[in-house]
Amino acid sequence: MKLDFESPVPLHEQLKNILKKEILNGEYKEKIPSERELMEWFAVSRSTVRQAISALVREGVLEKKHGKGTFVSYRPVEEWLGNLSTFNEIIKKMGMKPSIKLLQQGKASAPKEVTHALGFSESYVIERLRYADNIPIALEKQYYPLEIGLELAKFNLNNAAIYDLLETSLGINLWEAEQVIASTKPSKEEASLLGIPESACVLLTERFITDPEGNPVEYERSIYRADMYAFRIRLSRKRG
Amino acid sequence: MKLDFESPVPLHEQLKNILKKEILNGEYKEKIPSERELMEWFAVSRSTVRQAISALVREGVLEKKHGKGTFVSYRPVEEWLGNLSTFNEIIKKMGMKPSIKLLQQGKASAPKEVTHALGFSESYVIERLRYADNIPIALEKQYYPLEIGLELAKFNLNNAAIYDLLETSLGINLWEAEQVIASTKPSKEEASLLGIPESACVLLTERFITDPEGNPVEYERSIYRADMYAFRIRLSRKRG
DNA sequence: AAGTGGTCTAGACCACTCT
DNA sequence: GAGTGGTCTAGACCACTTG
Repeated sequence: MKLDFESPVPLHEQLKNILKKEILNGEYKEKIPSERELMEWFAVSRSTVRQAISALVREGVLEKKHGKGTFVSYRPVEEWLGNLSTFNEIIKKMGMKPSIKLLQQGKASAPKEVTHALGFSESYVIERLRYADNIPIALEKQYYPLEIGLELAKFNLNNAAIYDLLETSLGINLWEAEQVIASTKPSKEEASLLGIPESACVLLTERFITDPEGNPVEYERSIYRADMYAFRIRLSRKRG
Repeated sequence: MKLDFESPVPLHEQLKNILKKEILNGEYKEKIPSERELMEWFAVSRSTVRQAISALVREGVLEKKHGKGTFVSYRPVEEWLGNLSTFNEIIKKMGMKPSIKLLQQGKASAPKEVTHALGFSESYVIERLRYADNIPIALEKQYYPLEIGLELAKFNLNNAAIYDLLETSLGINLWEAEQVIASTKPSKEEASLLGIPESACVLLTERFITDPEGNPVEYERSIYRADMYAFRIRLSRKRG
């Protein structure tokens, strides 16, 4: 890839896009070339290189380490989901021990709404129960496009962090998600799995995750015991 | 204010802090001096000025307008609360018309938990009911430190955007918030105000907002009809 | 000591906005 | 045309990490 010095697109932006593509293609596994190397290769000044890299750092694609170099960021998803605390964090904050149990996994047809929104009809389902100190708290049901699901199936999902698997083992980059938090009453099965009466309130979440190209990666629908769980969100005016 | 050229703190960071303080003190109401002016005043290069300004743009304090200048950002809070969509947005997205009614306002003692967490015992309460197409959806109860509340009281709160008032009229900068979303059952009063049975589920949110110095600005506790409302959150790996 | 990113300078030209 | 931010260059020195 080369830069087009005649293009109206700024050089730092062209360079940023080239680097991003190369990174997503896995051309750099850990460390990317130094600023001075990139400077020579692309025949631009160091500021231009630094401007491109800074943008990718802000996007969470790269991380800089002073004196060592610039590295592809494999920050676990938990962190960039960021503002919204994860189940494990919340449970630990309450002073309890989180654990997980696989209920079922396999090919299955997804709910109609999902099929439409995601554009895949055949899907792979993983259903897990999450505990805090051995009390069932949440019922997670995750749908994946079949090809992704079959890859996931090669691993032991009983205790695995699926997002880590997706990113590090399958090379799938999670990028954006839209999550809905609502409240409802559980179905009979859900109530019995969670050990609560059917008349109780539960928190319901739905989430779509897409990769950088906008392809669907996951649809999740989960139920949480409302008497023992709440979502925490950190809102900030700060962006950096 | 001057820069300390001997200090180990980078010049761009010193400059950033000086500008931020001046902005929060209201020394610049709209436009800040141009990059070339700042360059002369502080006797630094333009890149250093630009680095300081860029940081403040990322933090949401400043906005640049090509060919015009750099301006203090008065973006409404709705935008930086950002990932979490606001009531009005969600209602409009559903194709309904949001409205609001003031139920009560005045001095009141805040709940014990609040008193402790915020460190103010006397507080000012504002309670409002939010509608979608004239159907009551949410019950908002907001607590302010007394001095802020008495200032707010000078305005007509029946339809006002309180966060706009705080920022533009009272000069209070909202900075960070921690929000909790849970599910519960409504009290008798809450149920009747929302026109739902006591056995129904409602969404409960609690939120603390602080200013840049960490002082408490607001505590809010709200109830939402679960059958007609859900929270939407946009999660993204992108940071810029 | 060599290599990396972090900071900073001085100066140039471009694109946009306003008058 | 004058002023603004946007882009870009070439070169310098510093601070940190590693052999």
